[in-house]
Amino acid sequence: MVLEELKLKIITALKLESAVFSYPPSLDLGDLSLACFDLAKIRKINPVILAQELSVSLKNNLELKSYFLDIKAVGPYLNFFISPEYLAVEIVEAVKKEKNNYGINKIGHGQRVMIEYSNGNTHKEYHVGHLRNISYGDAINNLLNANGYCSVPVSYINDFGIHVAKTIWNWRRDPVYAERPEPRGYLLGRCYAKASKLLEDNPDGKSEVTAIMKEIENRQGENYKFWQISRQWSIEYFDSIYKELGIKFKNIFYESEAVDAGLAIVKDLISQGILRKSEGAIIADLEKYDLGVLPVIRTNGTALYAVADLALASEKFNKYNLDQSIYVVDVRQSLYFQQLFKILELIGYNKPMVHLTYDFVTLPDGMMSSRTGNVITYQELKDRVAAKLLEETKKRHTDWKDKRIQAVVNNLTLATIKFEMLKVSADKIITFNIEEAAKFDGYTACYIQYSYARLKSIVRKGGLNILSGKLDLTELKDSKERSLLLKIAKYPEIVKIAAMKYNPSELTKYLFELAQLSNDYYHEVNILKSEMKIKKARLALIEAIAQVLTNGFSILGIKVLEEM
RNA sequence: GCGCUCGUAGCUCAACUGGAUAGAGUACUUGGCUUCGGACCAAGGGGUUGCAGGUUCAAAUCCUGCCGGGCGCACCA
Repeated sequence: MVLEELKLKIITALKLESAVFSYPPSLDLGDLSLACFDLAKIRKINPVILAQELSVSLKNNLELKSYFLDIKAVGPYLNFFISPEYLAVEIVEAVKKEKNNYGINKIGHGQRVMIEYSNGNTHKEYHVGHLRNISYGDAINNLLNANGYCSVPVSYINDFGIHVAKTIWNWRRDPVYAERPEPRGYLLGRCYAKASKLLEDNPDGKSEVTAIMKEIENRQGENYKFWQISRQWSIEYFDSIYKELGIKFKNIFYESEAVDAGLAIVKDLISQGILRKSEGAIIADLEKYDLGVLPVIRTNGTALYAVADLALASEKFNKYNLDQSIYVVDVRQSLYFQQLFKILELIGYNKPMVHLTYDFVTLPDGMMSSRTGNVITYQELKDRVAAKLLEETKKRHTDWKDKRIQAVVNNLTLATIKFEMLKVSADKIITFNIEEAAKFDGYTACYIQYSYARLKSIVRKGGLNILSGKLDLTELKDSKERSLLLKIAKYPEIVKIAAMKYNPSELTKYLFELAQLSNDYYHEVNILKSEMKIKKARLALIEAIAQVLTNGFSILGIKVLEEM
């Protein structure tokens, strides 16, 4: 919050209520900048002249003198050069003191926010689309916590749709699945993909599937029993994925447990006139809100997706005392969520509800869908990325034992996948090119991990005991050190912006830039061979960089590696 | 047809939501290991921000109209 304090001091000196600061395009121009356009408009003078006048008056301000080396007007901009000594001491000390808490703030005031993500379906594959969802959702969850919100991460699993009946139909007619060695939850996904293909142009199969679905909905018979067993396989499989990814949900909701309550709500809403019968089905007519029509109950009397969602929403609000509810779901369901939120609003839920959208993940050769069989599962993606990394890691460490190599590869694989999913803003389609992603050059998780590992290597060699005793941070005078200090100072702001914009890519970009600066510094300036006084200060700076990388990665759900 | 969304360097993406010379990565060309880990660093070329108008001190960003891609619009989720 060092920069925040400095900005406040400027605002006070100028006798303003608030002001929007920016950063000059080059450090030669200054460290911090105030554009004078708005202020000039209010005072009805030329912004260039205003900047000039303000620079003169601020330069004479005694209070500011100890914080700023210089204050210059450059055209309509008022540019501030922060005192290097002040910056070095304040920043490094702050990181050292706050450690894992450096960068967090309290703007959320402990508001309770529920965030729903991952949302796999039992009896279906967990694919790269889910991976984007869970990486994004978890990063937002961490960002909310870092900004002082009390977030409640949950997942909602659909275990009761027609897809379930399709999978069961195929599983029971083809013995091959029960014989395979892979986890059963994974096999159910393969079985579903096959079933979809087999059911195309297959009216007999379709009617068998309908019969199975009826049994499950009525909760009796052999297919229902098998549903209970196989559902558990999927749930266990999802749990293993969450564990692997290091993600913990406070609760997991299931459609099968929400349907009955949903039907009761539907009944109620019909009597309130919010829902009505039309063409044999039950619908919400939202034409007057420009939201079209949402079917809720089919002509044959069975429930559609919205029924469970209504029950789920009321359970969320009633049981968890929420201030806000966030759904992380594919952009293709935007209209649906507008409709759902409108119905909930009509019922009387007036707390903010947000549909956080993201676009889908495709392959270079076309659309992803389980129907066309062009789907890449989580497992497949992970294996292919890991294979590339294993090759590379083995090459570099011929003396390492398999177990050690495997541990590094596991970390880098998950880091790479999450980072790739987060570095592109959510409204862009990700074309997942495994060859490209597996190269690990440039803007990647591996680059940052590598930078971190090298910094830590220096610290290990530099001698931990050096850091005890007197430390004079004003020795950090190099221009690259200045850039690094300023970058570290900006971290808390990035954490805030990324959360406000629901955009973790702000953070991935920042961490990459910090790693770049640190690599540049590493090549230009020798730390261990410098004079003792300076060495101490530099080691302290390096520790601070490593700490920020650790904190940022942790928000992205990635663990740093001490060696790789 | 209506609605939403995207279009920026060969390719993949940024640009603090209207501000300073539109920036990174990758690919390509060139240079750097007796130096703290070369999965690294440095330098170079590469742009009419899809097109045409408009708004103003200032537009990749806002408004209008086109063009092109994607998605969604009653019983899938």
